Amino acid sequence: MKNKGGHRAPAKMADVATLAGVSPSTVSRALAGSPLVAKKKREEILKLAREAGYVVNTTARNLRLKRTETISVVIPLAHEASQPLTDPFFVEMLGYLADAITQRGFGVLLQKIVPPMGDWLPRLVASGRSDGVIVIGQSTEHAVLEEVAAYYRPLVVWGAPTVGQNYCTVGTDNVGGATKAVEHLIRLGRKQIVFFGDPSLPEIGLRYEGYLAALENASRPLEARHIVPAHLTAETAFAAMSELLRSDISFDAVFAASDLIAISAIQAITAAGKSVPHDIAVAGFDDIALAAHSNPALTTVRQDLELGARAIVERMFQRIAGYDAASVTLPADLVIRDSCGGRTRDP
Amino acid sequence: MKNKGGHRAPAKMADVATLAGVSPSTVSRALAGSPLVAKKKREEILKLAREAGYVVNTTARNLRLKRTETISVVIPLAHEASQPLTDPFFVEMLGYLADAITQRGFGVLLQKIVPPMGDWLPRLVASGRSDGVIVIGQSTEHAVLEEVAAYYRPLVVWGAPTVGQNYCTVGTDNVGGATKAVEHLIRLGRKQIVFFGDPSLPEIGLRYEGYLAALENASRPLEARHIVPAHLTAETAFAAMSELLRSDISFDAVFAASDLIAISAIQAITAAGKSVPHDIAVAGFDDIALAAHSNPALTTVRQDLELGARAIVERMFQRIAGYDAASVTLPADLVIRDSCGGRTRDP
DNA sequence: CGATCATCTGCAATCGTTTGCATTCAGGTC
DNA sequence: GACCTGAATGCAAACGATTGCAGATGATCG
Repeated sequence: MKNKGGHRAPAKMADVATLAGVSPSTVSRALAGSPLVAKKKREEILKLAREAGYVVNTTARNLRLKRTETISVVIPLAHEASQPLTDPFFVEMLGYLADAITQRGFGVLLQKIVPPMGDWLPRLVASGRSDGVIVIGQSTEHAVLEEVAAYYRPLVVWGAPTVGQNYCTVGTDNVGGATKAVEHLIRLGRKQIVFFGDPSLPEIGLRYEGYLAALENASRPLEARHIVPAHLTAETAFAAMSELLRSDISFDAVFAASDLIAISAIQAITAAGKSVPHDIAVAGFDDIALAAHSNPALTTVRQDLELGARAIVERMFQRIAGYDAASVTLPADLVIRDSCGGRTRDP
Repeated sequence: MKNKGGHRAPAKMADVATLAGVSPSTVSRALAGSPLVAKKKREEILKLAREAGYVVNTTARNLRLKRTETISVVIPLAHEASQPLTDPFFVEMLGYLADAITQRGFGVLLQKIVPPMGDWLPRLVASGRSDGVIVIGQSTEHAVLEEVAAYYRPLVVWGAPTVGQNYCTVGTDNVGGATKAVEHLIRLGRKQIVFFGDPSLPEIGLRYEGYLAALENASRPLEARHIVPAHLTAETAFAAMSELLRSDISFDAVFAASDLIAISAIQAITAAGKSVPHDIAVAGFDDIALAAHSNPALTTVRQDLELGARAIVERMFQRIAGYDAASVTLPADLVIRDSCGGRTRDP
């Protein structure tokens, strides 16, 4: 049943102008609070506009002003194309970003993409839909980011700084955080610690570095070993860990590159009839909301996403204003819960 | 350090036109794939445009076409103004919505607001920033929604249908779901079941109805009782449950109006030295991701958010196309885990 | 060869604002 | 009364695309 009626066209500025018996210019100035229009007349116009339910058309205004008061937030989905946006890390980060951005009166335009991006980022930038682009996680797209950053300044990326990189990143101290977690495992007497994650992704690579550093610094250096679940999804992680358990490789601890896969690892270990932390200790990275509620509660490295989001948005607005804003690395703290056993406080 | 340089202005259509030695009209038509421009010329223009990195300016195009290919998703925060967007329910729903919307090539404009909305919704509608508005949860804003829906059709709300309501809602069968959960508790032998939530919110009200119905239908009718945590936040729920435990009211089960407050209730009960489900059984509503991982795992009523999101978006696009789309209520299923004890299958 | 037609192309108006510049008008000064 | 000043207003040109209409071009046919 078609029903085109009932769509009442919103009032435009010219309507208000007619109503007030002035020109659109004057209405525009009155609305903007310009001192050029007499106080009495301004108030009259404002009243009329309010009564008419007039709201300026954002699209027209944006076109004229060449800005949008909108920030794009891009989430590259490392998962399958059809996979919904469920990764708790992204989703928590998104929440904090939305907060910080809307606080400044800007809108948030959500963009989900599945790598390889191809020319997607350049297109987004050129489309003029937003005044700036925030990318959550550099994924495998370092080259594209670098290329676009060369001419487009309002680009801020959550992730790891790499050598000779020119785009602005905000991220956690991945190597320091990982070192803390692995040192914690060593202190608890674990000898065969597996790194669980794909070090070819920039952030994970740094966590792997921290892992190696902790092993080397141990009073008696330990052997390193890592396994690579295909993607950072719960399913692939479960499968990879199950396979590891079936193999003849022996280990008494797992340092997982993210909480999501840490929790999957715990489930796989439990499903295989072993106990966490008694048989195998598991530590994660991120401290997503789930971590505190998993069973056993996950010992993990905390990334302060609220702080991170604020840092990102701060830099974004600096760059929009035309100033430079350098990359920054935020501290990472170990949060000790139950999944590694022996609750001792980390200094 | 100011740094205005480096912002290269994106190519506009006129540039491409000059490059190709034709008029902007022709470029526009070529890009749109109009049969009016000769095939050979079209391909030539497309090639030139690609080389020049040209992307049509969305703002200008939107102004001309009077549409935005963008949907606003509004999240009314019942919480404090400063509270970040953390509620897992919203966030999961948002993910699915973003999926369904981007799949249709539209953008998602995220809007967080804190009630009372005042004229916020009319303003959003009149601002022309989006072609439609999705509101997640009617919160306390029934009147505003009704008013706006009277003249603005592309408005779809996640929530409960109320009598004489004219706006389009998509929601779960709240009363049926609640009945199932409470019947489950009764079947397990619980006698004093507390309803935990604020029935003055439309959706919660229906869950309360379902709760009452189950009590009345019991072979020996049970006494009803509900408590109202100020808001649906984890903190207030924890406080409210702690207070209830300190009071002289005795109870052996809790039916919580959402998983979030159910989990807080469990924590409060555990903190008070009682055991779930042994001393007190707890059932929730929503089946957020956390529910499966809480300790003990939460028995809850599942809302299929993916299905819900798809239903919302479907209706949205129907309404944008000028057709009517009626409200719908989706089925709710009980998911039995550990927080109520006695794992028996629900029919 | 001129008329007719199909096919392609460009002109110019339009979407709803903002703003530089010109204009108007009131009031004051000599 | 002519002149100037300053404040308040309106005109018209942008912003960058789309599209109805008219015009140009070349082919076809009588």
